[in-house]
Amino acid sequence: MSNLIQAAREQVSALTQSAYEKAAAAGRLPAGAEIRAKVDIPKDVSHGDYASSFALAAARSLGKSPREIAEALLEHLELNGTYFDKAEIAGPGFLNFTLGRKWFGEVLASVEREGGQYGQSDVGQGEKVMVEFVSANPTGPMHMGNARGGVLGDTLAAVLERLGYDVWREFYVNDAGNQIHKFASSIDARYMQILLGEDNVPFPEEGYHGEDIKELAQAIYAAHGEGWKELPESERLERMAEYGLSVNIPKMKSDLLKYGIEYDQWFLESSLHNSGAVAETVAELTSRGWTYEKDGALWLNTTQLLKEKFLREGKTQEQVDKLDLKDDVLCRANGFYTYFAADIAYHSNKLKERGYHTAINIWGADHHGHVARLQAALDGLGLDGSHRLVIVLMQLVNLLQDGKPVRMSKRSGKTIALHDLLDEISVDAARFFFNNSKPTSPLDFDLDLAVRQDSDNPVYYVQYAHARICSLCAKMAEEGMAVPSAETVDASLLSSGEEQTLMKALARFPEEIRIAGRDYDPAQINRYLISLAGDFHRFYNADRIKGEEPAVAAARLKLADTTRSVLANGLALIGVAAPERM
RNA sequence: GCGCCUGUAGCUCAGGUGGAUAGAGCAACUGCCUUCUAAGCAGUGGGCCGGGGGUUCGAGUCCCUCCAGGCGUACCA
Repeated sequence: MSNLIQAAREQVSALTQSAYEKAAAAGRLPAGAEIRAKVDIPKDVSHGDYASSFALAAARSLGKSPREIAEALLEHLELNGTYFDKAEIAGPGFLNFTLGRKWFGEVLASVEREGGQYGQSDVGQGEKVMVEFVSANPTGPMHMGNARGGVLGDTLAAVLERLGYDVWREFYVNDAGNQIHKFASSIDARYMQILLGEDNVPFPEEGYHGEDIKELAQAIYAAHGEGWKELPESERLERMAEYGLSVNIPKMKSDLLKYGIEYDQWFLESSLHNSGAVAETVAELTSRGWTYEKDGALWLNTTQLLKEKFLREGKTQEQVDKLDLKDDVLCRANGFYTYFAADIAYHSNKLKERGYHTAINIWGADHHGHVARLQAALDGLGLDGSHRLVIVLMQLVNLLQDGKPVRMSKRSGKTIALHDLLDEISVDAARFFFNNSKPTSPLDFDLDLAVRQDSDNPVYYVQYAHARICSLCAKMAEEGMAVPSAETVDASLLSSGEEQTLMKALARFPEEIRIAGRDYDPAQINRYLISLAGDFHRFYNADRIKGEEPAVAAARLKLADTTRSVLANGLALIGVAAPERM
C-alpha cells in the first residue's frame, strides 16, 4: 500500500509548512498567511528530487521577495529523520529537496514486502464499478477496433482492481432489435439460396454479405436439410437468429479468451425486453414528465434534459441556446422500442437495480453523439448519469495494408477478423500494441508491419529487460550469491545516477497506476514499463555486479531483482507474459 | 450549421492537471561485446509545441478566436 512518491511529496509539503510557521514565530516572516504551494518533481535532476514553490506562491501575500522567503524557510527547515538529505534554494526561489538513503531503502523494502501486490492501494475503497467493453454486435466476426476495445477495457479493469475498486467486467450482447432481424433474414436468404438456387432468391438489400453468414446457412442445411423451409416466416427467422447467435456468441467468447479477456457476465439485451424493464423505464420517464407523443411515437424530451445538464455543468444560457439539440424517439409508431430506450433501461439496471456506483463504458468514437443524451436520460431518472456514467471514447483503429488504408465494413464482409490476428502475432505483442496509445489518439494498425516488425515492438524491449535480470540472478546464484533481503542492503551504496534514477522509477509504479485509473488511460502502464526497462538497461550497462566489492554487488543485485519484480508485476497487470529467457 | 476528438523532431508519440534549458522510440550517421543476455548502451544531427490574441511572477499545459484533419448529427444499432 505504499506510494513513496506521494509520501515524499506530502513530507515536503509538511516540512515547508512547519518551516514557515517556525520562521513566522521567530519573526522572520509575517504570520498567519495561508499558502497553497505545489510540490513538483523537477525534470532536471540537478534541481533536486522534489521542489517546493512555496516561496514563489507566498511572495505576494507575504510582501517579500521569493528568495527572501526561501532563505527564511531554509533556516528553519529540520531534515533530521526525514526522507531528505539536503535542501537548497535555486532559481527564482524554488526550494529543492534531495532524497536520502532512508527513502531509497524504503523503495527496496516496500517492493520486497508487497511483491506482486506492489502498486495496490485503497483509493477505490471497494466501490462497485462496472466496466462494459467490446459489446460488439453478435451478427458477425469481431474486428481490430474490438481488439483495441477489448484490451483497453480489460486493462482498465485490472488497473481499477489494483486501486481497490470492486470491478465487474461485462459484455452487452445486442441480441434484439433491427440488426438481429437483418441478421436472421440474411441467413434465411442464404439458406433458401441453397435450396432454390442462388439466382432464385433475392438477397435483402440491407443484409450482411459476409462469408460467415453463408457458413451459418450451410450448417443449418447440414443439420436440418429442407426441414425449415416450410416453417412460417416469422418462426423460421426466429430460429435462424437463435441458431446464428448460438454459434456467434460462443465464438466471440473464445476469441476474446485467446487474448486473455474473460468477462464476469454476458448481458443479453433481449432480457431487458423480456422482463419488461424497457417498458418500465420508459414509463418511469413518462411519469417524471420527460416524454410526449407525436406522430404516433413516444418521444423523450432530450432537448430539455440536455439543456438542464449543460447549465448545471456551467455552460451559459447563450452557449446552450446555440446548440443544435434534438429529441429522441423511445417507442416507434410501430410499437417497438428503440435501441436508445433499451440502452437507458440497461444503464438504469446497472446503476439502480444492480447498484453500481459507476458504470464505465468503452465506446468507439463514432458513438460519441450518444454520450450526453444517455447521461441526460439517466439524469432524468434521478440517477445522476452525468457523473455516474463514464464513457471512455476510443478513437477508431485505421486498418492499413502496406501503408494503404483498408475499408472496414460488416456489410461488405470486408473485415480482418480478430481471431486471424493471433495467427500472425503473439498475444503479448497484440496486447502490448493495443495498450500502447491513449484511447483518445487514433491508432494505425498495419498487419504487414505488425508481422514484419515483430522484434521492433517495444514489448520485447520490456520483456528483454526482465529476461536479462532473470539470467543475471541465475548467474549470480551459480556463483553463490543469492539476492539479499532489503534490510541487509545499504541503500547508500547505490549512489550512481543510474542507480538512483532506477530506484526512483521503481517508486513511481503505484503512482502510475493511480494516474492510469484517474485518467482512464491504461496505456500509462505501457509507457511506464518502457521507461523502467530503459532505466534498467542503462543501469546494467553502467554498473557491474560481478567482481565488485561484496556489499556493493549485493546492493546492485538487490536493485536488479527489485526491478525484475516490478517489471513482472506491471506486465501481469497489462496481461503480457514476463519470460525468464529470450 | 452544431457537437466530440486530434494537431509537439522526417515518422509514431510522451509531456502526471501552470514551473526552471520541451522529452522518448523509430529512421540516419558514429562508437561500445576475450568479463553478468548487443532483442542492449553511449554519442551526433534534427523544434515558431497548427496560427493569432489573452489570463500572471511563469503557458506545450488554462480562456477566446481562427486554420487543418478525423468522427458524429436516423421512428439504425
